[in-house]
Amino acid sequence: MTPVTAAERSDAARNRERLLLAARELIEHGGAASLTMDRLAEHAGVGKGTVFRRFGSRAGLMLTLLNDSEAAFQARFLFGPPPLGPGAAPLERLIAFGAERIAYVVEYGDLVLAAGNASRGRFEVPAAALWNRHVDMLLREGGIDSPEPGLLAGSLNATLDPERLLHLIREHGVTPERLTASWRDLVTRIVTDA
Amino acid sequence: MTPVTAAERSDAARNRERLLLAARELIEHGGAASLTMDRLAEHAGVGKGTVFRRFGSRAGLMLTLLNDSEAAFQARFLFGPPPLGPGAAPLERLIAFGAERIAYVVEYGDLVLAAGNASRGRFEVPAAALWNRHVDMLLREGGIDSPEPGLLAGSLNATLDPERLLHLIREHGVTPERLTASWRDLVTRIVTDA
DNA sequence: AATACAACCGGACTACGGTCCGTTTACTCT
DNA sequence: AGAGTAAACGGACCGTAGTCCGGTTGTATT
Repeated sequence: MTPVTAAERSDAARNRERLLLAARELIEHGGAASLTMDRLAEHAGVGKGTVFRRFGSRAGLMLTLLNDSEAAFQARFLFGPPPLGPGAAPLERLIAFGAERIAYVVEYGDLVLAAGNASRGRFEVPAAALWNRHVDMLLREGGIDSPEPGLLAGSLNATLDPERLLHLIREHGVTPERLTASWRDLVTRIVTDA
Repeated sequence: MTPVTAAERSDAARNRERLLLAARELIEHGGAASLTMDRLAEHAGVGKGTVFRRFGSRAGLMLTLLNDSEAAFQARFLFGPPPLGPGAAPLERLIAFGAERIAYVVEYGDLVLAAGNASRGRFEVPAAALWNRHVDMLLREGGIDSPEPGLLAGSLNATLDPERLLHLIREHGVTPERLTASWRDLVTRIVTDA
């Protein structure tokens, strides 16, 4: 039976697996920064053109690598147990959301950074739009009286920018705990206002 | 009379002037994106090495180009007339600060963007530290009761990230006025809380 | 004026991300 | 099985930021 969308050719599938495997190996070995597209191609035993056709760009590759954990994160705040998932009060969910994002950034640091350096900005990423809608929804549920909750949600998310968070942690010795506390402080002020 | 710090050699001074002039010309002609270090060197009639010794990096060059307007901005919020400068209520000054930053980003868009892509992040910039201290001070003056006003100030400044603002304006058609209103909304909620 | 030296100069060189296009290969249809 | 075709392949090629080092030049000293 022929699929509606053309099936992936077998050599393409094989090369994709090879590339992902090689990428994880290289990153495990020398960190995300050491992964260059040339090295990846060579290590995977494919041509460079193949790498770019598969992933579009270096950032696209990183995004693919993060896909699983990102999907898991999304599932947790969309469908998971409270306080992150539905069931808890909006403010509680907001606090948990930030705390989880911070933990996520800490865990996948370099990868997230490399994924952020996309050619066309780090705001086009579908995930970013989802986070915005989520925070937006929580704000509305929290009953805030803002002219533009969408923009406010975007501002709050900007606060969690990975590059900024990692900079504070790595260069200024700020602990993730303090960042989480600061996030709690921020969103609490906003939601408990009106 | 010999200066305390070694004086700049005359050829160095002459080349710096040439480079800044050439850079402004190139930008005027084709926008900041069209300014490559090779073209700049050629257009200024100097070697490429000279460009990098002078400015360190492309971002450093952009920073130098922005230096005057940045200094003017700083002077305005440090010493200028209210509501941006001293004399107005902290909340008023905070609102004005964001509004001016947004206007600044709109005016110097491409340049600010290019300056932000510094090798070691866009947070090391001395100006950023100054903005943080300024917002921090205004928050304290506003009498907020936060465990870490410094981190809160950093979060607020993250909200004004040029890349984000320009993305909203250029790709999503958000007007600077709406951004300003959103900033006012945000800081008002934070300051009028406690 | 000659000398010495530190600073500066220039452009060849490297590493990297990304593109292009002629060639090869897996699937499909008869 | 054999032919036809669209897709995938690979690596030469390009533009760019940034580095390096042998040669040059301005400046202070005597």
